[in-house]
Amino acid sequence: MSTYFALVDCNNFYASCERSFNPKIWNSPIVVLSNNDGCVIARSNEAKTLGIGMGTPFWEIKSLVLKHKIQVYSSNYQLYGDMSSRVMNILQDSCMDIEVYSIDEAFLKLNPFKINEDQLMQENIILRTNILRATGIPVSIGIAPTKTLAKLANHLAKKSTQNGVYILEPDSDILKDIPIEKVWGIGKSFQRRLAKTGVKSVADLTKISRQWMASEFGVVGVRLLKELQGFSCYDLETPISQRKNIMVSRSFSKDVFQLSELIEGISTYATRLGEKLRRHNQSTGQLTIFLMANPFRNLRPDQKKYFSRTIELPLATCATNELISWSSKVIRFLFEEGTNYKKVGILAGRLRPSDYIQGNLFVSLDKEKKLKSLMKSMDAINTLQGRNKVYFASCGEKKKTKWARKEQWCSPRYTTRWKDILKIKI
DNA sequence: TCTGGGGTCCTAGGACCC
DNA sequence: TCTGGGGTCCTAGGACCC
Repeated sequence: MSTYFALVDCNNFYASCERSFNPKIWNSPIVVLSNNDGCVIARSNEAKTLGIGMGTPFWEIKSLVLKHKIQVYSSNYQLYGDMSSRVMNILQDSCMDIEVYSIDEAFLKLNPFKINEDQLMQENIILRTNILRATGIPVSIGIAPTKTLAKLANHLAKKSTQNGVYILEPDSDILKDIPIEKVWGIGKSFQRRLAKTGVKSVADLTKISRQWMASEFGVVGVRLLKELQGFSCYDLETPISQRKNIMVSRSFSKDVFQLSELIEGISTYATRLGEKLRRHNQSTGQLTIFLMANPFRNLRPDQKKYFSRTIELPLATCATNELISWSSKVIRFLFEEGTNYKKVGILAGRLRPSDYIQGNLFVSLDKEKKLKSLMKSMDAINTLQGRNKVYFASCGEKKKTKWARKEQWCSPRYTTRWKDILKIKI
């Protein structure tokens, strides 16, 4: 056998995490909501059967919730993050070459010399059983010669197997039955353009010429085609490759018209950004601030929906007060009277380790040292006493309620907070 | 009334350089 | 009046992902 990739994907991950600690809802339909309890971002199979789509606004399904006694949860990222690392640890024990691709999936690179197909199947069925027993999370495993095919194999494992494992070969007949939009890398726009030329199934797509793909879809298209034909273009990505950007952004629960409110918002997110940067021991040399108008309002045709500005910082920083001061300056610049703003965000680029900061002739480093110790104290207090115990005044007085996210139906932090630990009555 | 957040990669086009 | 060719670097915006 040549090299094979396996994609291990947790089924309905957030819903499965909720279920894992709560036997009462093992057979109930479950939905998990996005930030601010805005829309559905995870569904159990029972909820999918009821026709609830990914991303459906919550208010659209309120009557369904009552009718079918759907269990509703706000997202509990502490719980999901911890459950994720438990699953990933088990995978790491079983395979040296692993790429944790997202909170609920990982690619494994399988040893090419070891085994035949039957053994491969058996080993992975066992892996799946182990994960289920140790965490309560059901997973599906797709195996194929390339990452893109492994993704497809995973889709097949979920859809059409009992044991949750599927091995897919590039010449398989089943590719005729898979629509192109199931392919990793083909979104709405690519799908529409391909459909126009009569390409509907994955098998259709694999027959297209590389030249045509190159002219229509560029290098991205060609790589996608090769991967589907069984020629690997994407290897595992190691964790050494650092993140390039860190972002904090939120939608408002109501439209915002006032500059002062936007400044409170951006100050709050700049505070979060500072905390994130310091947690990763990184500083940023470049900030992008963006504002978005409410896309669900009727905008004039000439009205812009997206406003952004990128600035270079004279000295890389992770200090909250500097992030606030730069970002409010930019917000003042971007603000236009009479626009319904719905979302604001701040993106930190040019990340670098905090202990390596390039000096600048015109900026004093002493100030930076003082700031560092101030931030250290603030973080210490807020970790010990709870978030927002101390904060900058520009975030606004009522910040605790106003900019904090809505989470009406959050389950306990079963695994990360002592007082939430599961109690069992005997 | 209520519509998520956080990422990556690629390309086109402009500014600038020799 | 004529006005090159080859680069790099940057940003905005579009596409995709979970």
